Amino acid sequence: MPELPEVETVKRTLEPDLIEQKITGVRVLYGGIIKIPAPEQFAQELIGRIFQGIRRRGKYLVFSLSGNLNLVIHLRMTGQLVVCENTKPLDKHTHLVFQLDNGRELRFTDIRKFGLVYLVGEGCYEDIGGLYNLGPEPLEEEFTLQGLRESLQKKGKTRLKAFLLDQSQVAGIGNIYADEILFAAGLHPERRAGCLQPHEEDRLYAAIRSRLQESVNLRGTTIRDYVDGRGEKGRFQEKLKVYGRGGQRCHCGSLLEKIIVAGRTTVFCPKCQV
DNA sequence: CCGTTCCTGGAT
DNA sequence: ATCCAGGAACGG
Repeated sequence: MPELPEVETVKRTLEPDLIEQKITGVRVLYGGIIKIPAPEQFAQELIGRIFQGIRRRGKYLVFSLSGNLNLVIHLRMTGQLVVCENTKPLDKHTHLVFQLDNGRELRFTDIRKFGLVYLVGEGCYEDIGGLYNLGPEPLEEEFTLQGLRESLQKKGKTRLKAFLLDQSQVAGIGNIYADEILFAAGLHPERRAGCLQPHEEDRLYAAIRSRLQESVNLRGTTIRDYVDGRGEKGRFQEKLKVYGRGGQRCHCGSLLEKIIVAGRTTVFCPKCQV
């Protein structure tokens, strides 16, 4: 599931292959993922535009195109964005193809068709609620310990797991990193956000930054579908301590427990996380 | 605020 | 044959 480290890796791997490239054609094989504008309008708006830059905000990728247009893509669970030669056979679940003038293509592939694609004016994100209401970037300076403390207080009785998954509080954390962060911080996923001791808030802040940064360094986590912009898998899955390990032993010897919190599968160590 | 919905393939 | 995974949008 592409979360911040995976989307960041996709961004970095797409950049050298896309910047300065012109879009010569667009094929819409499944328009259901295009939210803005109407799918028929989508291709026409893009023809002739040049990729000028790629930014990541939370789990969103924002492609700057010539003429003050932004292509915004969210990969959700199984989305992939890969640049390849236009001679390569299409995958069964490829929904969008952006043809480039160098004989290559940017392809959007998504088994579950949950991905979200938008085309909006530069900086005009009001119509993309999830992007417009994003919290601070946890690996940037704007994410401060003081800011996290205030967010935790504001959310009061929300459970820590739900807090970390709330994109309007901290951007980019999904189910994998929420569990790994809480384990690294030694905090039980059902604790209430507003009830942490100051030293526990410190640990949560440090764990958010370190877990996400280490995964970025290892190019993300590949559980099943995730690959970067060149089709390569990540390596952070080898570092997972709790996600997907329910019933197995923690390094402390206790059995990792699997429960549902905020409607999501959650794995934690009852001894290490209190 | 919380539950449901979208969708497919892999696991059971 | 049935169940489950899960981010964000949407409905209640």
